Amino acid sequence: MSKLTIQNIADLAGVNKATVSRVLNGNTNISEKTRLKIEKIMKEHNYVPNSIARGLAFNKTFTVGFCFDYTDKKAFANPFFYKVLQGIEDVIYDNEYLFLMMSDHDKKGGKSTFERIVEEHRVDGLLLPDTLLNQANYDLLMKHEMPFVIIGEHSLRQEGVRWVDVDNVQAAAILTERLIALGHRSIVMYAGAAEVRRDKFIADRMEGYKAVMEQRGLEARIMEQADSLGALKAFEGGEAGDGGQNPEAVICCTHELLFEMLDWEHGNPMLKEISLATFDNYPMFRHLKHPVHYVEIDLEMMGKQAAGLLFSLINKEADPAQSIRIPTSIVN
Amino acid sequence: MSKLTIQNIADLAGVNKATVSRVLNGNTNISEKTRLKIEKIMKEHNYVPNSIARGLAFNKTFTVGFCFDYTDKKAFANPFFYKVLQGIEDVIYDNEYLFLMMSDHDKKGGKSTFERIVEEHRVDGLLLPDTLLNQANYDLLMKHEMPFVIIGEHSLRQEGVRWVDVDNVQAAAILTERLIALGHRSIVMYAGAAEVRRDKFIADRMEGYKAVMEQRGLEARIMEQADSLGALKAFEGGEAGDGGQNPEAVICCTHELLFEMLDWEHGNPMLKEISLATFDNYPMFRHLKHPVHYVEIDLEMMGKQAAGLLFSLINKEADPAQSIRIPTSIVN
DNA sequence: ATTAATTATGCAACCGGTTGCATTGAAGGA
DNA sequence: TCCTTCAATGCAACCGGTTGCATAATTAAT
Repeated sequence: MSKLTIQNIADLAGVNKATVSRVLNGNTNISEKTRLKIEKIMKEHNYVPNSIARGLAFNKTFTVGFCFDYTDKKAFANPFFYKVLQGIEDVIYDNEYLFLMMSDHDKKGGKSTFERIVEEHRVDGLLLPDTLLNQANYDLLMKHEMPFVIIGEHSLRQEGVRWVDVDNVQAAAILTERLIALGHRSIVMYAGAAEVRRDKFIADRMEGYKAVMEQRGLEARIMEQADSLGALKAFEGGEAGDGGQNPEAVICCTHELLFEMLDWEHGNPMLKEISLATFDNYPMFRHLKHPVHYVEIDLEMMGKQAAGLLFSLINKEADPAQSIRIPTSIVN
Repeated sequence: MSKLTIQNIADLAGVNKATVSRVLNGNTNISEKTRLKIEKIMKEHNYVPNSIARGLAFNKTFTVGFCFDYTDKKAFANPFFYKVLQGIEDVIYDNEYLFLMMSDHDKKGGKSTFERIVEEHRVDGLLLPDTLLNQANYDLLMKHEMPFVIIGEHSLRQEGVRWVDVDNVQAAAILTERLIALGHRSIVMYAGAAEVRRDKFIADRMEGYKAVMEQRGLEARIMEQADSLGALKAFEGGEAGDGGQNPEAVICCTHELLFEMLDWEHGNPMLKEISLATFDNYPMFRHLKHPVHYVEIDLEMMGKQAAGLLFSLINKEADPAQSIRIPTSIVN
């Protein structure tokens, strides 16, 4: 009973299945009478065309994918990430597409999920975090002419690489301005270990911070110790601040670094005198022992923009946007 | 170049495409020689069969879906939820399936996402939160013979309804035992507003709490005010505790309720003397102004069990498990 | 060496839609 | 009235696979 095909409908209406197909796709060369009859029958029998067959004929899947690193701490392990997904999902729904989500399990013997998705043409377009776009994946995407948009700025400036990201330079600048407005002059940035600082978004935050400090005639100081424990130790000794003094404020580049600070605070009550600031907005910040300043990053907007850009690529719109930068605003 | 079909491979190997298909599907009736030749050619040309065409022929999608309420605070808005998804994803990957995720946008004019997924047969099986299984959706699933598993215990005890959930009775019991072991005797449960308390998991937590209290000869007291503000007010006045006294510990049924408590704390420093406990483990708990006791809920396991159960339904295994309850353990 | 049994492969239909082209039928023009 | 034009519909091929059945090729048995 649930296996109604287009042929069944055609038989019931006494027409050829091609005619039914034309009704389904809004073809205009159909007489009013026939169309109404077919529509009535379809409705009566609650007919829904098989999406697989449709996909085969159209050579499309009407599905957009999101593939992320299985181990990517920035994606799912990030408690804010669902907001990006919400934004993506909204746009996908408006376009009457579906959302296929997967993590890129590495190939144990076979193909990786990423390879399978692209090679099997399981989606019409792909969203992926910057961490996932290496040269091999890029080549695969291009070979299969698969439209894609990167979530997070990518340093690979090759043809066809489009990304959507927060304006981290601006965010850091806003945050620094805010701390200055609060009367602070000795402001330090805690950027984490060396390998972390190679990330583009960290570099951008450092840049934004430095620019404002310089412009205001203040000394920019970035904690550059090899590992974070070392950083905290130096901080404890006063080396990170002005002339051996503790700084008045510390900007933590990630919430993990902020938590390190807070952990460390347990044994160093004097830290309570220092203003802390960071770039994410946990709803729980206001319950922290230590008040935190932060900028609001509109992740939902980021998802929306990324999905919107992807659709303009899928639909081969005349003039698709290039990469997009989302502005931020101060909240607290 | 990237549009290699089975026919191309057959031509290159000088065989019929049926033979290639048999090699693809591991059919044994193929001579060693022919198989090796075809496999070599497939590898050389990096041929990957079109999954859509395959799906049409098999009448399968090799995809499992997860559909959740768009507005469901318990799903995506829940910062723990990604762990469930991780668990699901792992099992799906092991089964060489794909994971289709969507929120159930309500029908504006057309069908809801849920209806589309089921009617178009876009997935071979569906996972969904208990909130999404109303009678209409149940009927639709049964009509289309779509296997499904509910995430979260469902009160609808109809045929074919299987769910996976945490053992909330046990979790509350463990938590209560813990507080008693800490020396507390006056322990109150904060269960939130009436409409919240109608949720099965809240009722279970109340039950587990009551059982232990009774068993230990202690008085179980549940804050039952119509709204949470009222509850806090009464609490403030001492009504919720023993004989007008403040309780020694409060078990908050959700993290939202815990946050309400913490918010309220600002104006009521005496709350600091009271132990707080709840059922979720934010990694950030340890940074809270107020220490919190909690049980560890293995959400990843929950996702794994749910997906595993779904696959045994999809594969029509002889004796699929009924609903599954995941045990919990105390952490702090 | 001949026939029977078995294995390997080809043929063609099928999954459920879409679409270019041919055909029918009705309306318009001379 | 006959011919042209165009809208409405049918026919059949196609999308890229799978599979039952028939046939060819090989092996085993007599």
